[in-house]
Amino acid sequence: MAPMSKYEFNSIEKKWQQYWAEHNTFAAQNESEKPKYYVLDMFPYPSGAGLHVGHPLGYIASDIYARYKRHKGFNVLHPMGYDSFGLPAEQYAIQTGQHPRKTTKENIARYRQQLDTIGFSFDWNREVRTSSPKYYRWTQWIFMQLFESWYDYNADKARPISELISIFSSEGNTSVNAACDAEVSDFSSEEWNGFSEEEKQQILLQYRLTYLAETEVNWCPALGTVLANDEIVNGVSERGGHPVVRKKMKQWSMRITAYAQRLLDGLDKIDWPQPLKDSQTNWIGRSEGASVTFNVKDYDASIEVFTTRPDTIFGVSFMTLAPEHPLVSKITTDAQKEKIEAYVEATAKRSERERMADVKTISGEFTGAYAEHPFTKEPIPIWIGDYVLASYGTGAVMAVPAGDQRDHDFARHFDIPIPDIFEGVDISEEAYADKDSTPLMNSDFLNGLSYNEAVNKAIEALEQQGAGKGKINYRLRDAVFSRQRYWGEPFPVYYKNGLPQLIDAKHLPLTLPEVSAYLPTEDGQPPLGRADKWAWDTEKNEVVENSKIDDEKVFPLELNTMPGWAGSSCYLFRYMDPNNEEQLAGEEALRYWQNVDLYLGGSEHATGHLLYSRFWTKFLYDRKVLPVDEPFKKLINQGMILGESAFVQKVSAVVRDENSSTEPFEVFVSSSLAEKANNKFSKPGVQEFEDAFSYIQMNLKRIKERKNVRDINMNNQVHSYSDISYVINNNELDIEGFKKWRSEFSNAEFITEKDGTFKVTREVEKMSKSKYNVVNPDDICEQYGADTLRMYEMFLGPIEQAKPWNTAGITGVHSFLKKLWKLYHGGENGSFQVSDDAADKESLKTLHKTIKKVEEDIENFSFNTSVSTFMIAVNELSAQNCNQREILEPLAILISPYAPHIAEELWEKLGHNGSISKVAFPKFEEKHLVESSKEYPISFNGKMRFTMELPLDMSKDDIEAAVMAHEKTEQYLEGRTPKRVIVVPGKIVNIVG
RNA sequence: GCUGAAGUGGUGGAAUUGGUAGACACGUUGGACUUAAAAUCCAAUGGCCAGAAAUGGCCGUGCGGGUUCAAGUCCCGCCUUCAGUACCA
Repeated sequence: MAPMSKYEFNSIEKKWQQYWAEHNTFAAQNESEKPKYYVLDMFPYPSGAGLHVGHPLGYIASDIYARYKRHKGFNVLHPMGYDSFGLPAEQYAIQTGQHPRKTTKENIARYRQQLDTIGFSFDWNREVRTSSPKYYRWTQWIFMQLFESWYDYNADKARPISELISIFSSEGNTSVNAACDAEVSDFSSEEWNGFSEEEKQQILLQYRLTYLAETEVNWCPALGTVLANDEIVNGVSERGGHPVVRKKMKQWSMRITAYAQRLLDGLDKIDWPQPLKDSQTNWIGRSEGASVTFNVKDYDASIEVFTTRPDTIFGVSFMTLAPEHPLVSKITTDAQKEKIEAYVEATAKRSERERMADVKTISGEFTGAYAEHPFTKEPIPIWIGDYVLASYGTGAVMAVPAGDQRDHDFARHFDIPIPDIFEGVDISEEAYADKDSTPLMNSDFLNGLSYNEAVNKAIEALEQQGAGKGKINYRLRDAVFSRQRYWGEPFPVYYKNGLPQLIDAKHLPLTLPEVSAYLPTEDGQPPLGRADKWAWDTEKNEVVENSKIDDEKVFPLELNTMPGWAGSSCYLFRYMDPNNEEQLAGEEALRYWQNVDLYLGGSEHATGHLLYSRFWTKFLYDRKVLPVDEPFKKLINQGMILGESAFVQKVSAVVRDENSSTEPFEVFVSSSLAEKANNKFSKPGVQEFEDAFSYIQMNLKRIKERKNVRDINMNNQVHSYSDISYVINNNELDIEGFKKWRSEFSNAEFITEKDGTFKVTREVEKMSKSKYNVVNPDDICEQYGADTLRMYEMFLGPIEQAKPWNTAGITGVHSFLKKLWKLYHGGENGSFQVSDDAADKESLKTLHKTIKKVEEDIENFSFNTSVSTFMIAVNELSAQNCNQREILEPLAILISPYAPHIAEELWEKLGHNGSISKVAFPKFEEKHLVESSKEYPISFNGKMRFTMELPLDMSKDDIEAAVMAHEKTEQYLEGRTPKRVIVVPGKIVNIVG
């Protein structure tokens, strides 16, 4: 019996995955005649749950693009790695006592196996793991570079700290225009040289790009760590949703604010989605205005405010300080002290979240103190109020009730005068905040001026008085860089007399010590405080036991670790030269690969990873480590794939079961009945649930089973494949199955529909283990093959769009691949058969149409439409009985980025050695498309249409003649003379009379 | 509130950027093959109307206007949804 040739995806895929691994097919060369192209995915955090079908979406898209670029003659770098430091492994370690290193390693192994199953063309020789000392050595090294640098605004770049020291010793700091802490005071070179070494270090710390400072940080008590601003969402922690409070702590920070303007400017140079650019722009939050200084009357102090409306300075009728403002306690008069203290205390108690939720209530308190207006010298009452945020600007505002709604509300609430400063505007009810040409009045030298004129003139006058100057303010804050955690990069820092010192770079990496437990210590130290061997011996240059600390040669090491974004900020450069022991990456590799040409990942990193990564890249560019100042040239956000969850509705009131004294008796209602009952809720008497009738949604489980299926096509072989079944069948709950699964509800009552069924409710939400809506790619690969999974994920819709996963449609893509296979297997019993005859015109047309469309689609990242294009092509070629090599060879190449395994197999059967991935992309030839590409916009009445084939090279006159000669023309024109004839590319002719 | 994106059949989504709206796929219906099922193949499938049929007509891309020979696409005004962000002075 002749061997049956069926599309056996499982063995084909295994075979080629093995081939690629053995032959290192996708290894990128650091030296090449070819142009380079760098395609990168955001590397995953290897979680214990493994990959679900949503994760590979972006990887598949980038893999298609990478494979396409290889066909197009590029030397493609397409690496993958793991962002393997982080919270979940640590939480798991706390619960189980297992070392995070172990779980991380296991999770990575599982991820790798899952990734391999899908057939990605990653260059695994270049794998990077952030938790590997070989890698984090360079994270530590970059930290040290930041520590050893300061930001010079005059040169607008980072410079070595040694250059700052020499400036200080020759000129002092008065000529220095640097990014530094606010409270730096002026000193001369003589003073500098007279400072002790310790004093010098203290001062330098205020200039370093990473610095240790006592700052207000976001402390999350539940997680036991501080969080950066981007790790807080709606006042609670992004991870876990725990409350966050403000707390003063000594922490490492990154002076990212020095780069605010350059981070903003750089956005113009990169090809990123507009929403993502917008959120970075908003996050940086540049606003132009002026800083104005108000002297406090009868007290030696001044209040600096930032305002975007210096033009309204004559409308100031009070000032408001944030309750946390340091001056509050100093300037408050004795008479007001009690009230002010009570108010400050009350606001401190409220969490950030409460304050944000409650924006309607106006509250505040008068301090009893007055400031002096810089021009009129009038006294201005100083208030405190929680609508002023300590963390923005200077934590103080000059209140102009006429021009700002919040000031207006505050003034009305506390009966503070509202000076009228806009001509012809009624401000009795609300403030007038428009920046337009409305002339000012009651404003002395600004009278009659419009916004634009007045702003400039006001700033000029303020500068003359020395009471203020034009200023650009940014919302962006310096990023807190310490985390009180175990599973992260240790800082290469030890402390001498409380001052941080770097260990020498040549002794890196400083590896994470072993600890007895992964929790903070009893006295509130981070977990590294539990390490017995965590001190630095400056003579031996190695880590030694804590007991040897003598504060002369042996010093304590930093106990904090770096945050999650440390490792991900520069990993892209490490891929270029991952085994370099001397440098982050060799200069030649950096010069050759430059930066990432295409980056794929989710938009959730907009203000985190993507901003920090740009910051570090710019910094390393300044310090001449990198030849580029942007990490990612083009970025595409892939949308999330959502899962479809099923719910049952449970009545929340627990009714006692009369017959059982222990078990509560629970009632479930089907969704349609629930709706009915819900509608009747207002009327009492809905059966037994009169009060407290509401529902708790419960996610339903999918049960994975293996089924043995007799397959007649496969010679009655018994196949076993995994099948996903549910406690749900077609939206109907299997009540017995459900009771079995959740035994706690075994005696629950189910109120069913009239026909005895129990309908579930459906909802689309994020895939998550706890929601039982996760679809595992392994199952799909086993049942349909990786090529089907790859094509189906692309077919689901545009790459940027969020979309629910629906396994139902997958058969369409799968049967397409079977049809493709058949195209090459038209022989007896489905044996391989292609002919060497010349292809016919129709087939050539189909082929070239497909080449053109697929190439366009890939270039536009519209992968979903090219799957359709392939389907059409294969349908057409089947109908044409096409089996010519001339067609089938290029077709295999075309499809290989999408379905690489089947393409390799066909390529081999076509008699080629070596991987299809090395072959050039087929060239499109227009001559094969018999269609006019010319368009003659003559006219069209919308109804007269007929179709005729027109050769490509026809002249305008010929086309017109042909159209006029067509039998239908006369009929359409009904005796009228045509004004114009339109020939659309294709074959539609429109005529108008 | 502000910023951004988007509204097309029963469903996911196409539409060469102003030129046959609904490609392709799912689903549904009917048919072929089969003892049967699976698999496979074929046909129909936006709505309404006329016709035995081939076919023909009208309506149709969230709503209301406008530009144009021609609008899903461009302009003006609304409505809705999603995403991000928010006492930012």
